[in-house]
Amino acid sequence: MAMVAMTSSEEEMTITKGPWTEEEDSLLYNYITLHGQGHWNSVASYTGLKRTGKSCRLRWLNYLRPNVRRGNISLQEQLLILHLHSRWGNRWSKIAEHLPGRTDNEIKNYWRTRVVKQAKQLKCDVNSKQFRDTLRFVWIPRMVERIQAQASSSSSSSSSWEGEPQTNAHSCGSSTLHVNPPSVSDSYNLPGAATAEQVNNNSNSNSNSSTLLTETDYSYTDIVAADFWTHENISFLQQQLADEL
DNA sequence: AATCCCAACAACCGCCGTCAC
DNA sequence: TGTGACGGCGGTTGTTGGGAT
Repeated sequence: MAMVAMTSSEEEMTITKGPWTEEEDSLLYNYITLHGQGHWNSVASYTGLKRTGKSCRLRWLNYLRPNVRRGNISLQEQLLILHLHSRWGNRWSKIAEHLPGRTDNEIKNYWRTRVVKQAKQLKCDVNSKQFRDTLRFVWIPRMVERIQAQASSSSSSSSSWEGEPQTNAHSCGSSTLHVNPPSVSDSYNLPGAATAEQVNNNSNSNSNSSTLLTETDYSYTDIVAADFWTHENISFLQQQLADEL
């Protein structure tokens, strides 16, 4: 924790930076419990906290607020993040609205540490068509499969991923493969989360953006022809999906 | 055991929109 | 209408813990 002296001539108050202590958390929590959210700049003067209003707000929203979910992001949540990001881009707060208990900060961190990392390892830009296609045609269908497998039965652990033809460079290159990814609403049932239909209704401002999960028939022909689909990249994706997703 | 590296997460910073005056 | 305060958002950076060497 660092103390930063303000240059204000009126008050020689110092601003605390860095990680919050339990005592600070307690002060903030008790204040908001009594007075409610808002008026963040007055929190410091009421509580004696040497934090900025912004810092108090962030601490409350990302940590102290009730019902904040912490821990691993489930497959369903990952799928929803991928889907919503395809619609809205880096509008983390909007995406977070559809993941109850998750904060925009957490979703943003997830995207940067997982998804952007994958893009870097594949040596392509996270916003490139190639990478979007990767998400669209490989990651999401695979995640849907796994979610369905989880939901249907724990005993039926048959995964069609291993040796699946569409991820094999040799078979991909010579034939057209079609997959029919289920809709979002078919593939998961996240309590409190928006269905695909709700998402569509809420995203009328982005009607021309890509709609990952509403297409009914995907062809791999064009994709496998792209230079991006090197044997190394396909193998890498295969491994990543098998190991992590 | 020491150190290095990296992933994950927490927190800060700067910009922008809104609203009251 | 201009302006300043405030809150929200997204980008970025700092910290930390765990695994690898």
